[in-house]
Amino acid sequence: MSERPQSPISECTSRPYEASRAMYSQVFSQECIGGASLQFTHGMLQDPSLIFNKSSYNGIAPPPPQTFFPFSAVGGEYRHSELQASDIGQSRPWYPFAAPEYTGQVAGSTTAGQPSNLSPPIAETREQIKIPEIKTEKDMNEYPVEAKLQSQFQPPPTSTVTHGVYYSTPWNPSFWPGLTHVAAPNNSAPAPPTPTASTSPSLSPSPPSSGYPGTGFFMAGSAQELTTPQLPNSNTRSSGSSSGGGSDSEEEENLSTEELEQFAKELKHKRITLGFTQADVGLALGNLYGKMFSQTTICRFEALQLSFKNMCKLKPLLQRWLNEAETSDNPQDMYKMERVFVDTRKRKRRTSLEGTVRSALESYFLKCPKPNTQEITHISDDLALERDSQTEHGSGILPLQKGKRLALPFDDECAEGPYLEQSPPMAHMGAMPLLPQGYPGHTHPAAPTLYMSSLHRPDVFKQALHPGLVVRVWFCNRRQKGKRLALPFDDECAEGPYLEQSPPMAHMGAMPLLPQGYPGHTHPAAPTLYMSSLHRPDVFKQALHPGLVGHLTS
DNA sequence: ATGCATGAGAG
DNA sequence: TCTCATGCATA
Repeated sequence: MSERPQSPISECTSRPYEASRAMYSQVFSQECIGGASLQFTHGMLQDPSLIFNKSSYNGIAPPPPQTFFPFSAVGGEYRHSELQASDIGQSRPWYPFAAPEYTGQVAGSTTAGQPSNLSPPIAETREQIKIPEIKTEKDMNEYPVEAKLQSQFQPPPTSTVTHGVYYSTPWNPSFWPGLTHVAAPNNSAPAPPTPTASTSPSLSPSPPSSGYPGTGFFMAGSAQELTTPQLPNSNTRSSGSSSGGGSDSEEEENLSTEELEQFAKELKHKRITLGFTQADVGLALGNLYGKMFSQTTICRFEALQLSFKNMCKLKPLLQRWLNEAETSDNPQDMYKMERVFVDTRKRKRRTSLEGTVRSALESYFLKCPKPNTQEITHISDDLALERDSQTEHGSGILPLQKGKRLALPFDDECAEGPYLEQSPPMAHMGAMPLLPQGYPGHTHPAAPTLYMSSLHRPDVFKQALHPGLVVRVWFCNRRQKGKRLALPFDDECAEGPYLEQSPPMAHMGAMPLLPQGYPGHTHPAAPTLYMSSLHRPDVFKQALHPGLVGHLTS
């Protein structure tokens, strides 16, 4: 709370670089688009064209630290080190609590019950595996942990739990009959693959056949090692056929955006051809390398929605999986595994923010992408989000309505700020326009409806203790999202046209783009970029439909 | 496919 | 407290 200056606005001002991140990408964000929430009627963002039009607006403020899959080369500082050390293998303890929990999406039916062959080639595992119980979580006030329990789960010692035992028995052969097969990554990336493994013997993601204890599997330390080491050498970049194994670790650094894009397409295409779902792939990685990934991650990888660094990190693993899948006689059987792990940790129920609230948040974001604690509090208060937790009690979903003064979100502090000088914050931001229905005066006409979790839960309490939590998280995610969309492809961006010093939005805080996602060698010293990849058709397309980029067939 | 959330690590 | 990686839950 204290880091930042008290005055929000001023602060924002002072942090111009960050300020504008949002717009660019955000504009495209779903919410905005669909909800028409963002209409810049006046003020800096009024004209959308500005945003989309490169000529008019160059300022997509790039994300400072890490670029999210900037497909282009914006050079920047990329943290290679991290890359290598990436935690691909890094396994984090999931839920500290021992209770086994079923984690949703990933395909995960119980092993036992599921024949390896069950899934038809292209069938979506998720459907198959979906467990009714999981659903419970949604509605209830409390987490039905039990519901999610997996029989297999082995409760680790409490103390140990922390270390991360994710899956109950990932490597248990019994679960995957076919694993043996898997075990030997074979061909393309035969034993050697694990090459690096040498480094991490213990961790090596050896196949289940190896009989790894579930726990061993996730040693954090090991995970790291896994990262690169494990990667088979497949220089797949060769592309088309990813079949080779390549030296990943090193390659990671050298991967070009084109290669990644190509690979992403290839992956998706082949994955589909082979009949695997994204969830299957994620699970398979767990089996093969000890590091499982969710459908979400695989999806984002295919859609190139991860940071460049992250893409590079995952690529080798996926490459290897692809090789395996392709060479396997019955890939489906082999890889269709279920996620058997437990995670008991309780997670706060997802808050559902009403459209108007989102719009308002968006407006705030445009104003100040990085509100300080106070600002967050204000926003939270203004939007009535702070009460999330407070109001709700075991009842489960409880729509909160609060008609609150909208005025002066940051006024106190921001009044003098660049943005808010004369008009109320929201007005300033064009809140009115953003809200189709408009906010009457200072009140929030449409009180945000929140569906929150019950307080009786610990996690909920946390929120109660931190009123601005929802808002803060929203901003964090917003920034992250902004980064993701900001630099889709940037071939051109690197040095060129986009570089500017004072982007139009500067006053709003256009941020210098410091792509960390780009391989340093490529763009060693990346100048500060203010770019908006959006002006490009392709980029735009991606922004709107990230998946399209890699879209092959889907 | 993506919104909201968690948690490690860094500053 | 932020960033970043990641994932649950949901649209």
